[in-house]
Amino acid sequence: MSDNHTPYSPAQIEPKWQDYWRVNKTFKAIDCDYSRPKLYVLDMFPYPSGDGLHVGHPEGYTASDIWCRYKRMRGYNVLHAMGWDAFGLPAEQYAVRTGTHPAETTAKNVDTFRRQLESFGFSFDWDREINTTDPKYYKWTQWIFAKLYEKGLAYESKQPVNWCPELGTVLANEEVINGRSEVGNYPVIRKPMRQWVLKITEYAERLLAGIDDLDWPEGTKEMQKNWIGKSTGAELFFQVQDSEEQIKVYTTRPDTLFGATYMVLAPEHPLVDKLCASERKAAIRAYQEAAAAKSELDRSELNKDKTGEFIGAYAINPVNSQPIPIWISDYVLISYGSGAIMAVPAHDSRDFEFASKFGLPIKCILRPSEEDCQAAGLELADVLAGKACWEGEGELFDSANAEISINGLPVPEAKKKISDWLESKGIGKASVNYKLRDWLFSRQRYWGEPFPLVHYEDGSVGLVPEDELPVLLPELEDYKPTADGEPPLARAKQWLQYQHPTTGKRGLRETNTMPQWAGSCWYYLRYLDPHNDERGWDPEKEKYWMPVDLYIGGSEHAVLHLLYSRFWHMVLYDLGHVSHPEPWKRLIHQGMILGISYKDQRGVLVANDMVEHRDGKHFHKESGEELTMLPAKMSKSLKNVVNPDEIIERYGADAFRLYEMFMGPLTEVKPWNTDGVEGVYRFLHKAWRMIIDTQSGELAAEISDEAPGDEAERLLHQTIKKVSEDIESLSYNTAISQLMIYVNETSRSAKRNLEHMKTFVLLLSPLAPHIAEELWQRLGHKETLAYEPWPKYDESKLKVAEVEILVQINGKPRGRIMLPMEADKDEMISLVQKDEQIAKLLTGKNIIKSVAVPGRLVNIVVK
RNA sequence: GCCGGAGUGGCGGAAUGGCAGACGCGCUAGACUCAAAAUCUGGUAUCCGUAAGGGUGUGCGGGUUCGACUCCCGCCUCCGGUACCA
Repeated sequence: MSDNHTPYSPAQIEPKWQDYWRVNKTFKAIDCDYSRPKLYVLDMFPYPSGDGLHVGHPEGYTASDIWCRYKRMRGYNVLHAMGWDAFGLPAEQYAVRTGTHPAETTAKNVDTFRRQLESFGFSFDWDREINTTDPKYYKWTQWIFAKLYEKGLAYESKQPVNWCPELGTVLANEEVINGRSEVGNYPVIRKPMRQWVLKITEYAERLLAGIDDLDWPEGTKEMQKNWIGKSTGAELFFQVQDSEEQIKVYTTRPDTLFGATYMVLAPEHPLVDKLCASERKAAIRAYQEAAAAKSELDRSELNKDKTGEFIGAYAINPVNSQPIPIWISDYVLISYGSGAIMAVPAHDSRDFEFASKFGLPIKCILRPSEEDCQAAGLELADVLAGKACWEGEGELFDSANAEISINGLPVPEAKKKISDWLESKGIGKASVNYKLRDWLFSRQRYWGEPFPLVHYEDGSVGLVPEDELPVLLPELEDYKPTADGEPPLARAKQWLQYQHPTTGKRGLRETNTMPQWAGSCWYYLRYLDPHNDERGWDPEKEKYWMPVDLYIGGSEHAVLHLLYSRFWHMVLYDLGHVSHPEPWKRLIHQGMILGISYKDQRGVLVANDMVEHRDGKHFHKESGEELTMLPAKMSKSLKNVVNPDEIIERYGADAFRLYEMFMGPLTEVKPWNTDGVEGVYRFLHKAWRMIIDTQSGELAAEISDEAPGDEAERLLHQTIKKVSEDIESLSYNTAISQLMIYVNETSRSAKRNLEHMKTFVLLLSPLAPHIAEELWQRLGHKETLAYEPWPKYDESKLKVAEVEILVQINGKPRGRIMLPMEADKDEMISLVQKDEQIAKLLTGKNIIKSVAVPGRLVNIVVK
């Protein structure tokens, strides 16, 4: 037989089974099959970069694949598909440099990714493959945008935005890190530009409330909560002295109102010009201009040293009618709250810093307890004298006027009482604020979804009619922004011109494009019905498959993608297009896979090609200095990137999958070590030899129908139990370890039961599907094992008559004796005390207490 | 600073109140071989001891418990996120 490769040969059997699965559409998900429970397992789809897959991608994909294969054998109708998040900057930058159309680059990269993913044997339903850059896909991205627009959730705004000159585009706040672009690490400046913005803040409360019910990692839920950043407090009004104007402030500490000694407005606050005294105008103008010109980078660098200017006006503190000076400073942000604060330097560290620098009064009105003070390393006297800032709990004092007193109250009660009073006086009320800002949704790029919008000559803006979707990207010669800073689409002179089909109104198309997040916001819905040209997805299919039962992907998307997508989904839910308010029931993050790296004595990382290995030690090739090994993020510069293609070529996909799962718990960070692949590779060889005689290619001579012994039965049923439980809890590392134990034990035995071998192959199959299919076939089956029922274990087969019990005296192990399995606690204790060895150790001692744990141990406490 | 996660042999890790180090890598001794590879068998935390055996040991310091890697309190270190949000 030509394909009867006698030794284990992944290079032969893996392509064979990948072909089989493809040709037979083994993993086709059946829509609306109500005879079986459904299971929707989703992976975060990749951006198909020119570098191809790295070892991090297949980690999550392997984990979800094992889960899918296991669940199919458990009778589930599984939806598992793959696609491409293919709009993005690299293809566009490549286009700017070379003139190659991004679609061309993208298609090439997608082919590489598809080939690589297929080589892992993932059980995707490839008929559902999607691509966000396909007009048939982005037609519906545009459609969803239209729904948001119609619902009043999209608006234009001319605001200072994060402009990155190097990238030629604006970035969302989330894409700017310490004043530099997340992509490429280029400087970012603030520049006023016309933008499209989505009103995600309108959904802040519901997005926050929804988090509690999600089965997500606690840390991720916490991050989303912090990002939304809800705070409760009060807004109140300060009358400006000798003026009609009032200043609205937001505070979470209305209880400290009696300690407010000055006010600060953001430099951009609209009242600054109006209130500014004429002799202060020049200084204020200069400060405003400096603040406006500051890049994000400068602002964050200047964090430590506060700056500001007095505007020459005073406000009246409503509780004590004291005039307090009004300042401006960029430590107050125009975009949060009302852009103005009351400053309580005695009880807010930022205000304290500012007041100390500018010599403003610091008035303590809150007495902490001695203990709290000590715990914080402060002197109570300093706090009371305004020489130290106290932000914690305590008891209010000097906080009363003719109408109200909160003296003697602890902070929570004081907050409540003063808020009620402010409200009754009509000068304030309880209020809620969020850190979450509206979502800057446009980019000045070519390679993104065009907006289905037109700016008409009469100044109005409108959607194009739905039957004109998709609005296709025009062909361009040059992908750079225009000289006057317009996006690349402004170069498409013909495309730009628009005339409305019914009204005949003329206008110009929107030239911004959508950010990369747009396509990934709803891709899980398109998998449900990927070829539907009439609608984005069929409602019955949506009802059948949604919500996603398990979503696996990296924690780097904990806030952005996962929050934006929840927002869209909630809007679609409100509009009746989806049946659940939340898209993903359960979420898991795979841990990052690190590379091996080396550092010198100063801790500087050394690129791997500069390292020489001698006698198990590592030395710098040039300096000869001894280096220490450590795990570090894989990067081109450190030359420690592992290419999965090479691993598969050497060891096969099954070994690769097994190794990544065997490294440790799925969610932990783990260092890659190619030597470790040897171990699982040997295991696969050994499993092969357990079943196949490598001389003849027939089944191993040890295999027969003869009834298995009790030991063999127990081992098999233990293995079924352990592997089932571990796969169920995604603890693949320990499931593999149990399969290794099974093979080690069974290979030693001269008798192997045929049914046992079949069961073993089924247990192995989700983890290492190619070798399992091959062995299954050689064990006499014609069909794939993908839908074979998952093996069941028999509790009675696990029982043993006698079990070794540990005997402890005062908690120290002192002996082991065999006892009947079913002995109860009292029997165990008496049997143990009768044991000769133990009795000897107990002579002359007083037994105070004995503890027995059936099947485990007996502990005797003596004096 | 704040929030989250993690610290166990030479290395990856296992054990979530009951024999710490399963399983794997590496190392090591032996078998097979002319030899090597592959394979198989044994050993491999540490200290004392020839051995039998005993002591110590899960980042550090306390505590709860018959019993703690596991639970509680207080620290330290590393990793990830976030940062003037009033």
